[in-house]
Amino acid sequence: MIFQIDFQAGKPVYLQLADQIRYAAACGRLQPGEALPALRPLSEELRVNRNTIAKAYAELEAQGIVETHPGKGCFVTANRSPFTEPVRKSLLLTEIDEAVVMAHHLQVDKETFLQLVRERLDYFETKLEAAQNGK
Amino acid sequence: MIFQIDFQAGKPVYLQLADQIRYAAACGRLQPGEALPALRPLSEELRVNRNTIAKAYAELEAQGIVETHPGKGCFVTANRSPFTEPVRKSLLLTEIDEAVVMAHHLQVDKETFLQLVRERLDYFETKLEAAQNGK
Amino acid sequence: MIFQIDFQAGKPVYLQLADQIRYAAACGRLQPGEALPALRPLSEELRVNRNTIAKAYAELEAQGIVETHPGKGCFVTANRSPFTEPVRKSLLLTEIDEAVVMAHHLQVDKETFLQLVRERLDYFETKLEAAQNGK
Amino acid sequence: MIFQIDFQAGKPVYLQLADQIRYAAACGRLQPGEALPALRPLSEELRVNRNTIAKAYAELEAQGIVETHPGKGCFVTANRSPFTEPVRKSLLLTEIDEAVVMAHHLQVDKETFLQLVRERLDYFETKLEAAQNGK
DNA sequence: GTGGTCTAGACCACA
DNA sequence: GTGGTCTAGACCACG
Repeated sequence: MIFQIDFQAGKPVYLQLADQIRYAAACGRLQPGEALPALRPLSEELRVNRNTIAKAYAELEAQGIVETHPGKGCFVTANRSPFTEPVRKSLLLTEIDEAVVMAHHLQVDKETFLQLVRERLDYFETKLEAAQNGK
Repeated sequence: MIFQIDFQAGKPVYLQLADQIRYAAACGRLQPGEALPALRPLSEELRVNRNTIAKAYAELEAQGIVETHPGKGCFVTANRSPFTEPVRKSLLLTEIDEAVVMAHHLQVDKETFLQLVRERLDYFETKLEAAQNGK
Repeated sequence: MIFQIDFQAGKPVYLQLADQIRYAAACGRLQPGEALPALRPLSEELRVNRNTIAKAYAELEAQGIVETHPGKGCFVTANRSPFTEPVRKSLLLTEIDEAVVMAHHLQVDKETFLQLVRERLDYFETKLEAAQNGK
Repeated sequence: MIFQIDFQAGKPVYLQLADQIRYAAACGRLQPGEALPALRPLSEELRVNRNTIAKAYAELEAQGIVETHPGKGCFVTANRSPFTEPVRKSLLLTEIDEAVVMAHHLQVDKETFLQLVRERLDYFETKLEAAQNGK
């Protein structure tokens, strides 16, 4: 899993994290029974207080999306309501549009923008492979 | 102009509003030189404090998207970003990363994602041209 | 009369002006019966809205320090309670101390500071003579 | 530390507080490295909202007089102004002008005024040295 | 009528 | 416990 926290966003960090996990669980990227990252390593990777991670997991547990087994970890429960295809596309389009709008106001042209997008796709791909090899 | 505020979203109201105005300016629905709604009437329409609207406008002014003239109002500027090259790139990367991470969580593959991005770029370009011709 | 408005001070402009006139009247710098500057020229000199000057004069009239005779002007009334010597000194020391404290934090040394003070004293003296010759 | 707020003064509370802290730092009553009172206790003592105290501290931080460390507190810095030469001169001139204008309104002549300024400079210098020796 | 500022209360991240 | 942020209400300057 890759997470991306925006400390300037105004949105509480614990909600940003919970949202990202919820999306991943809703579309099958996180399978039922799969373990979430442990508190300590994740808090170090994201440079966030452990309490904040715990708060995100607690939020998800309250919503029935994960179950915490003290001493073992936090696991995804059976997936009750996966996002439908149109919902997923709409979520993604919202994010893409925000980037495109920002590019317009920053006067970044189409080709430069597409090149930046490719770079970031490659960057996250590399990061993900490294994480999997390190397992 | 009509704006839509979601008070349950967790996202600050002033950012929701700023995003929508940025969006409208990027697709030509708000033309350069055009006046934004005055603080008081808009605050009544959206059932939000006047200062919250003012904060959204201030955010847009800091980004060079609008100019405010005390006693007169707040106007869309001709499009010129006040930021230096590295700052602009960093702002844009933040937006791109959010979209890329969302694609990852929704299990949208690289090529599909790039295709969506191209579609949205074209969509905005078309709307902008149409709005400018309709002037 | 010389007035000095600080637009950054947070203190309302009309109160800054009223205070300065009150101090001048309280210590005899403005004599009973003497006329205050007319609204229009003063508003131009201070780069302030005429309404703001009028509000300062109204404030002083409400306190019985001046009397307004419509069509003629605004005149200092009999001076009921001039500041005593210790009060005047204390008012002045407060202002001096604020300048000295600022000099310390800006790391401006004693001699440079004294030189600046002399320059400003000369500057205002010149300005005052010019105003009197222009009468 | 004890501070004295005048709610009738017209001067914003946060500026009154900032001025008093600046004064205390300039005369050595607050030493570099020393902690300012925490927001909550001070806001209760002064019967003022916590944000008002925070705004005073933010003002002092912008002037390089204190540093705030989230979660820990707000500390007096070693004295080093963050402003460029012209900005510092302009800030200082504003303060000097206020004192000079007050002297004029109170009919204090040039030489008396300069003598008062010298006295206050010496007074602060003495207090500061005494405080540093008492460390 | 316009926008700007000061003060306040509630909630969040963090040591 | 610490400081930071978002939202709100009241008052000010001004076209």
